[in-house]
Amino acid sequence: MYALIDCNNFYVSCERIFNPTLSNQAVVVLSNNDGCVISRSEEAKQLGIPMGAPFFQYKSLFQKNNVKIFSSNYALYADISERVMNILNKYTPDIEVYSIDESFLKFNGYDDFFNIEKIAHQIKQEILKGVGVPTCVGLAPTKALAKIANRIAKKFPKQLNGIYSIDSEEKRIKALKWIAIEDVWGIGRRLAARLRFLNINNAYDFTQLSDQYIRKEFSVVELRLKKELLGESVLKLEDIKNKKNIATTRSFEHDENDFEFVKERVVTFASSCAEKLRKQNSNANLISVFIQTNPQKETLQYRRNVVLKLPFASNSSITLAKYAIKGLEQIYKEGFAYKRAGVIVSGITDANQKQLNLFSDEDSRHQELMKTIDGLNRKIGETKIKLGSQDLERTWKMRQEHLSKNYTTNINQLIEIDLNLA
DNA sequence: GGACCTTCGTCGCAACTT
DNA sequence: AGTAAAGTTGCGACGAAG
Repeated sequence: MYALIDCNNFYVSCERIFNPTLSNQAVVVLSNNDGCVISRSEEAKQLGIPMGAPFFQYKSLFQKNNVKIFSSNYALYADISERVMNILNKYTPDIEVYSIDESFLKFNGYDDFFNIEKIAHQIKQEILKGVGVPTCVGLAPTKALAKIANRIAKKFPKQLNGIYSIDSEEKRIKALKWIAIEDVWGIGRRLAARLRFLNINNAYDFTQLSDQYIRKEFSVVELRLKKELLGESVLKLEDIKNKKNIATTRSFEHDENDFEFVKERVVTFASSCAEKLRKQNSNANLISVFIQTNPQKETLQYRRNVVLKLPFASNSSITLAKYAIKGLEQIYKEGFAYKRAGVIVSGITDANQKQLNLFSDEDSRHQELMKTIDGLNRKIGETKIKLGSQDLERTWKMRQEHLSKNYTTNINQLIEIDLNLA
């Protein structure tokens, strides 16, 4: 049996931990560059603020309703997430951390929903008391059904106390008929539109389609989904694996038509990818660079990406930066105003089993240098040691007008308690 | 030797997720 | 002035090899 534990509007809940006056208030957290809304408190949802709402379009609504606004503070959220996952780990080793705010747990051997609901309740309590984040739990025989159960738990907090089990045929059918097709895990915008056109409006309708039809008109993914929805578990827990791609991509604060600016960004992105590679002890064999103009604007559009094969597997910031620049030079065109760029590394291999290349290899001093740089940056707590071509003042330039403090990860920003309150 | 078929790896892209 | 970032997977096209 699977449990899906999901933190309620996670980023907002993280902000609320350190600022209790935010409870019962409409709160939103914005994406990088303060671009759009990526987390909303229940009260904010009630105001009709959709997920992904562009900040500038909703600014007046926020003002009118006194919505509390935060720039995203990923260091804080990652730290809180780790604390939540540590608690989950105490309950079972069979756990899949699915995203920053949700995990699948598998309870083997017993299908006693009554007991597992009690455990789920305990987990919820411990996370709420220990970390300060509210969660919801969905219980079901398959992962896809656990997703739906979780959604039901979230939707009816008063009646269900944040826990719902799909533990009988009646409840399974009822749940499938309840959930709209576009809200089913794995059904995105495109598929939903096609299915709606076929008058498939909920998960139950979907399960009435024949296997052959689904396989022919859609794909193996949808066939697997049908089985999951019928209660046959085909999706298993996945282990924590090293990433197969690593990306660092950002929008710029303004449109940019200066090659040197874009180049500096690309070097920084490449160096950040290298850092992530070193963290998981991997090398990359391929590096891809992309640039694009602002697709929201009606100016002349240009977007390109290029993939370069590295002569040897590497995780050196210097090497990756060098090839990133090479790639950028191939695709950069004068006369366009660029809004976004990124570096993605792939073809990832284990750093310990580096293949010797007969013709070219990296300067062996890179390894030591990177180790030193990582060590220093770790000590400082943020990336301060950079390559010569990077902009040292760059951290200033992302728009983050509503940033909260790093309460848990930076010693200088610990929360202060006023002892004179009483 | 050439035509044909199959298999396999790679690449670009689309679609999906949070 | 302004609309996120990061990741996985599947699939079709294509070319090399057998």
